[in-house]
Amino acid sequence: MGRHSCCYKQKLRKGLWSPEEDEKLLRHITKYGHGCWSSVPKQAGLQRCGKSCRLRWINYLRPDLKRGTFSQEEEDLIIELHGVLGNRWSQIAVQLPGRTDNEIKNLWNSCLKKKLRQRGIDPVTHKPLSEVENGEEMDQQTNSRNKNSGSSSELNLNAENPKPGPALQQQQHTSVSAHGYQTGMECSSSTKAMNSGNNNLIASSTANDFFLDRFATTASNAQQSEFVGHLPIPQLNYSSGARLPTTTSSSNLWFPQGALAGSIEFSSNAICTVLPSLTSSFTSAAPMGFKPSITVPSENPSMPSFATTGSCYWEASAASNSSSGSSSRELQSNSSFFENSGFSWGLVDCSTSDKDAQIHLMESQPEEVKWPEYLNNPLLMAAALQNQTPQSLYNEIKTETHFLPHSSTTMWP
DNA sequence: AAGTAAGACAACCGCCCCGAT
DNA sequence: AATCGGGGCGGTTGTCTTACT
Repeated sequence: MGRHSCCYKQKLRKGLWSPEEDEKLLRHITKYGHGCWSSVPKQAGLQRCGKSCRLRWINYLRPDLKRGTFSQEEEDLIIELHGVLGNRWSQIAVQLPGRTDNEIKNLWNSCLKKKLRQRGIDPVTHKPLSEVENGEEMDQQTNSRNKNSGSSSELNLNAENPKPGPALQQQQHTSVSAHGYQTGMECSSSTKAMNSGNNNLIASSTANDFFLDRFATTASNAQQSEFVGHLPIPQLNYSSGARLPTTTSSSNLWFPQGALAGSIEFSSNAICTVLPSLTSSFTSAAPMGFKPSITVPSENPSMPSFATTGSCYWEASAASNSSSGSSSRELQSNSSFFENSGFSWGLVDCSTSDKDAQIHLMESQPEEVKWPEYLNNPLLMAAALQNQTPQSLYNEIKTETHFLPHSSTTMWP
């Protein structure tokens, strides 16, 4: 319990990461995967604890991260998800491809809470502030009465950290089926991420089910193709200037028929957000489950060039032997992940010796481009990883833009 | 221009869960 | 069954930037 064992080791760096450290970590994981995180810093030549490396990777270095400000749709989605899931940031992040739980959490704490309050909505309960204040007064009166009667030990579900979310609390008392959100794609193969620490969600009619059911229902109302290309979300009364009705009973959430008016367009990886169990495990629990496919077969040249799909593992091609050199190393999308013997993200043998670790250390490169520019520019990043110039990489992408049609069918039944 | 407050973002800490032994 | 280590999560703190006085 408590502090992670690796953190006891002395002389471990703390605080902000330097560009050099970022580069070391990025290069190491790109090339060898992370394996067990505790061994990463040693192998990568970093004076950090494994947890710190993991955090840095997940929150900052992962190639599938979406950078930049949150869109209005994303904010609305976060607000609604928070209403359902409470402070389960990791689960909220699953629904927002490219966003990290930390990012969402920060946004919530620094921005969205305030916005909701300005709109007269209590960010904790998602109820109108007036109602909450009245409720608090009632609670105080009740508590004082309970104190007097000596029965004040009840669990207060409206406490600062609502678990589960208010909507779920509501659900526990009202019939969800009244809204037609019957299950259809519940967490039958629930991921660890879904299950971990959230047994209350899995039991019976879960919050995930509740939320996902809504998506499933709206999706079933829509064309299947529409479902894949768009994530139908209910329109929310959280929109700017809007106020919630006087009660947050779920019947007051406004879902237009078909619920497609507020759909968010996602790129290919949005599928991960729609197919809950299997794919979400790739997006959240296994950050290595993403891979921008740079070089892919030519069956379908019309598909996006930098597709990140939940079904694809990154794999530095086993063919990237010394003869081809690092500059020609291809990053391939390969669905037959376990069948190949080459490097695989996340599956590095923890027993890798220190000698190997020495070998793993990458020779430094002259930095012609500032490191943050790499991080914010996929082309620069990919070029750095391939030891190519951004322009040459861009040309490669342009000319070799393809998509793996079988990858999706392999992983998504 | 300097100081300060607020906001945004990054990272750490402590705890929990789970699988291996 | 008990213990241990690794991974993950949520809360909190620290740091940097920006806006304001």
